[in-house]
Amino acid sequence: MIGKDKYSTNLVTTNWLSNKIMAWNDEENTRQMPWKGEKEPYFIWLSEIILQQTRVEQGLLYYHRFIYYFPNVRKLAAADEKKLMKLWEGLGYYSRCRNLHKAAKIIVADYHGVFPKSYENILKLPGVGPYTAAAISSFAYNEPYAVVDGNVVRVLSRFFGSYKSINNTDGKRWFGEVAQRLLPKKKAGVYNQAIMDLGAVICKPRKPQCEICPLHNKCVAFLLGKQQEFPVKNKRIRKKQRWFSFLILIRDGKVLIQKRVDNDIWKGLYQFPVYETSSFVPTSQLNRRISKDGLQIKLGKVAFSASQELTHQTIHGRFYVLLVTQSFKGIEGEWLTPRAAAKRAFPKMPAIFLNNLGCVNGKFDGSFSKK
DNA sequence: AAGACGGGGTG
DNA sequence: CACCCAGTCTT
Repeated sequence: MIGKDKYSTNLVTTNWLSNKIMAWNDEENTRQMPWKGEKEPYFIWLSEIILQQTRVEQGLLYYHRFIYYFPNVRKLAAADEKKLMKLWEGLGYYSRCRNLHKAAKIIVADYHGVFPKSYENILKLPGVGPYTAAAISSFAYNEPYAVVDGNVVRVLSRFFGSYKSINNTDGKRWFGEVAQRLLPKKKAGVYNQAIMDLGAVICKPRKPQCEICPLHNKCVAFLLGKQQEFPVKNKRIRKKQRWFSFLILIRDGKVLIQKRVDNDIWKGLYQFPVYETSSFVPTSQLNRRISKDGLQIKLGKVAFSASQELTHQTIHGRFYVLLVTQSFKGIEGEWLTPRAAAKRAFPKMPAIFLNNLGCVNGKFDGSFSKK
């Protein structure tokens, strides 16, 4: 069976697998989450967006925060974008937050504030892809759409011993079709939840608990002892290295910040004016570039260095602090007091710097000391 | 079809 | 350090 393109996910196997999963769910699945059994599509939607590529434990606090501040879609649509971003700060993948806001406005404008009912319309919302649309449709309305997330492809790839890659078009189509065929149509919501729970609790990426897995009698990977070979994912890309030199400009106790607007990392968040270079260059070289930009400032010592590991890149950061005079101008941005700056959302590294930037009587004084 | 997009946890 | 996480969007 292994290595071939065609698998007999015949009806017998289909019923066997879903029956086993449903029985396990009824008798042994103790996994609890606040949104489990939730029928209100708005809450389901929030939880699903927050949980995209995010561990349940990490998203939990944010979920509670969002339902507290935005108990319904109209509140969310009416939210101030800066406040929204601040609430999302630290969670990553910030396009999720921007799209959440966009979608909320669409629901208010096009659907009178009532969450759309059909899979097709749900799928049209920005930030909602096949997984999220299936999750909302099945959880809220018990519509027969199979969810295919990281848990599901792990369970299925191991069970069928499928070497189909989970990150190319062919593999995605294969897992999608198999998942859909396995779905008990009349119990879509409960089953979808259950197979994901199984993947999260039993069929884990490392150290799967095969001994207590309800599927082990027919699981190809388990029977062959090859659990670690699944799922197959092809070529991960090399990590990019980037070097950012941040300029912390203090004028009359206020710091200059800018919004990141390009289609790049941290879009929508705030930062300090930054020079990106292909490696860390001597301060003198940076000063020449600054001078070429027509700015009347000269950098001194680096106040703070840090790096941050992201999934696809490593950011090396340096922070320079400069006290400038009242007349300083030449860089676009907003001058903010410590209090105002704290209300904006920053990426992790600049946020750490900002949180340790000294201030006296509600004004930045240009000092820095890492607490 | 292939990259880009965050941050945290795990082995 | 590499991989993974209730994926989606852009190029």
